[in-house]
Amino acid sequence: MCPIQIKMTELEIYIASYFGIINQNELSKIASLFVKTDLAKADFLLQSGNHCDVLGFVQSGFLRMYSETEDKEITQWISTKGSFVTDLSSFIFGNTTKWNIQALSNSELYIISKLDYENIKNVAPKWAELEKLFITKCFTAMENRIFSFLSLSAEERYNLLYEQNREIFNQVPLQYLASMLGMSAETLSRIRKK
Amino acid sequence: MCPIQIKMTELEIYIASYFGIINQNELSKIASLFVKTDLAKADFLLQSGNHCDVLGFVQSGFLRMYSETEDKEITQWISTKGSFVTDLSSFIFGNTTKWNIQALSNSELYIISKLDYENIKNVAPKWAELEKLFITKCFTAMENRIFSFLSLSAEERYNLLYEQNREIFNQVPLQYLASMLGMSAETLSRIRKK
DNA sequence: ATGATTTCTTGATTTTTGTCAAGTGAAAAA
DNA sequence: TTTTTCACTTGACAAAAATCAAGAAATCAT
Repeated sequence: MCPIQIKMTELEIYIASYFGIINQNELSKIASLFVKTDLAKADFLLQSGNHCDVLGFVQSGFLRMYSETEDKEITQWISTKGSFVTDLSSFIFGNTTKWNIQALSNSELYIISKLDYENIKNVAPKWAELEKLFITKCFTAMENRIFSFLSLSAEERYNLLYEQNREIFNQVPLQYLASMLGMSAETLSRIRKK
Repeated sequence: MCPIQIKMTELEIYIASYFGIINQNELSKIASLFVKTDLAKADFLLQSGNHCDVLGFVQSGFLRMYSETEDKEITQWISTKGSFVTDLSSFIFGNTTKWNIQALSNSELYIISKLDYENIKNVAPKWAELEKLFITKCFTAMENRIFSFLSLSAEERYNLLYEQNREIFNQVPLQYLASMLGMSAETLSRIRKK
């Protein structure tokens, strides 16, 4: 039991858990660079063709990252409470994006502009190292996801996502989850029936 | 036309192209931390259950990164001349790996130990930033690969890989390419016949 | 509440891909 | 060279998943 109670905002808690140990002072400074932003259902955080100049943290709600191809719309990911959301490539390299990021429900975000983001390293000396670990985690998540496409059937991928991310199955249209899993909406519906 | 001829080793050229602009002095120092290593066909750079404590640069040859599951062997990637090879997650976080990295042919590598790697930031002040860009590029490559699984048929994925990586189709057993593309060897054979 | 829209399910069918098995050809080892 | 192993192809069939179409259920807007 810790005799000194340290009060952290949810954002601070998540930054700490994502990026590893940071002292409370730096943590507060970093968190203060984020700005509370509300998105209404169907609002866009990012639209294709633009540059992604924000990093968002999801306090509540669901956001869908998707891209439109000639014949269909591809959902890459659904971001949920407690996760960061951005187009990392566009955010870091400043290139235009093919992704749209749209709120599926009214959502509360904390966002930081690219400009303020680049200031973090000035308030937290260890930032460069933590950032590297963070991006490496993102890489590993992608690598594992590729492994799931190489090694698992549609049904097994469904089960894995369901284990890891149960909350989205109630609150997100299944057609989007199907796309994200690389299967048709009908196939997902049939798998789910079991 | 540049009047002063700067002689760079192939390794230096690739480091520069991967990591961006570095001055020649730093570049030489970084390159000198790599050690030339020859692998015979079937030698392992990494075996599952171990920690990946090296980053390799492929000067020549082919290396296969794969993992064994209960029922089958999954090839994640084939590394070719001019690319880096490691298990990034294990290399950065020090966790044990599920991957094997094995030479498919006699191969020449330049490798750097984790210890020496961590020294790079001392010889090149800008390293932290370059490393971040490098890892972000790796992330983006994975993200694009996921997109290919979500949006393309087996035949389209084959065509894409063939465009981007033609040399491996002559020199690597097709069964491995099939696995890497998420299809059976027979399906790849049939697609290729066309 | 009512109607309109969106989402989901289900069945019938087609397409794609996987599996199994046999056979051919090429490469490596003896 | 001969043998053995490995890689690749091919056909027949099975399984998985996609597509199309219709209808049911849920949600949204008025």
